[in-house]
Amino acid sequence: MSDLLERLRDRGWRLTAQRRVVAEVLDGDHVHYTADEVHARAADRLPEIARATVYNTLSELVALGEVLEVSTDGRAKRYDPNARHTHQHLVCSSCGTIRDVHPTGDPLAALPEGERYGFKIADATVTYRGVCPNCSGS
Amino acid sequence: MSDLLERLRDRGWRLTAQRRVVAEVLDGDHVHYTADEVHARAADRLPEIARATVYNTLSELVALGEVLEVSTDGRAKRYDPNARHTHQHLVCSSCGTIRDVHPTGDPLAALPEGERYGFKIADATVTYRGVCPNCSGS
DNA sequence: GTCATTGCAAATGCTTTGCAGTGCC
DNA sequence: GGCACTGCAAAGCATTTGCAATGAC
Repeated sequence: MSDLLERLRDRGWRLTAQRRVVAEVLDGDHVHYTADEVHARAADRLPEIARATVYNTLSELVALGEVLEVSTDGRAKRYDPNARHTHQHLVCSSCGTIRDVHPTGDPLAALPEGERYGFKIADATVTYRGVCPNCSGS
Repeated sequence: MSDLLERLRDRGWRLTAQRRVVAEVLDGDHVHYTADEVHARAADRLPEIARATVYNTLSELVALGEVLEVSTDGRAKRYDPNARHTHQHLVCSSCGTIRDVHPTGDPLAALPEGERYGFKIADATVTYRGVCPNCSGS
């Protein structure tokens, strides 16, 4: 069993077929699928899985901190299985694909004290936007 | 007439009452409203304005580069009237409010060549997330 | 007068919810 | 066997679109 499923079971999850499949889809590739893509891939292995179940499961994974929710445009959110290592995102403005990247330095350090307005700042995310080789080639 | 309206007229815009009102709402405060909030504030001055017109006008302003579209969560996009000066955002994870901030340094410089994967990178945005004084106080 | 722009309402895309039934622990 | 979890379908937001009427130029 994968580390992910093991951690989930340790937290008292009922290990149903649909949750296993959703976790496997995310755990497999290190890609950033939309909820719909996760559902499609899950349905390959478990045809009767409901879209709502995928949404529920994804939200739970996010709440547990196992998966990150990424919303780059105003369209569908994408889910990032790589929540355990901090990283940033490079997104294609044409097709929406997301790659993980690792910039140097800590973005939090770049925000002066005088610009924090009393916020309790928890984290900083950096999004690089550009056109991927696939889209710029055509 | 505001600078914004002037620029728009220079670009061949038909200056209708509804466009004027939308531009004024954005130009007035330096807040980041959702489309719906813009509509509500526009309707105060021009009750018959349609939601669709607000959406259309906002999209045009974005296309012209006069206004920035900001999508921090998966919910409604917010519109940033301060497109003319580069800045980053500090968002409250509780209420969604956005403040403009100005970190030091250029985030683009922090991304090593080896991590660009052939993308033609256009820009980088930094989002700081935390809890605002208003929300943490209660 | 022309044609861009508006208003309305219906359609769309993504996500959430209510509820009866199922099956994990 | 209890109750968390699922499936289905319907509801809910945010946004877009089609089309006839309007009004800025």
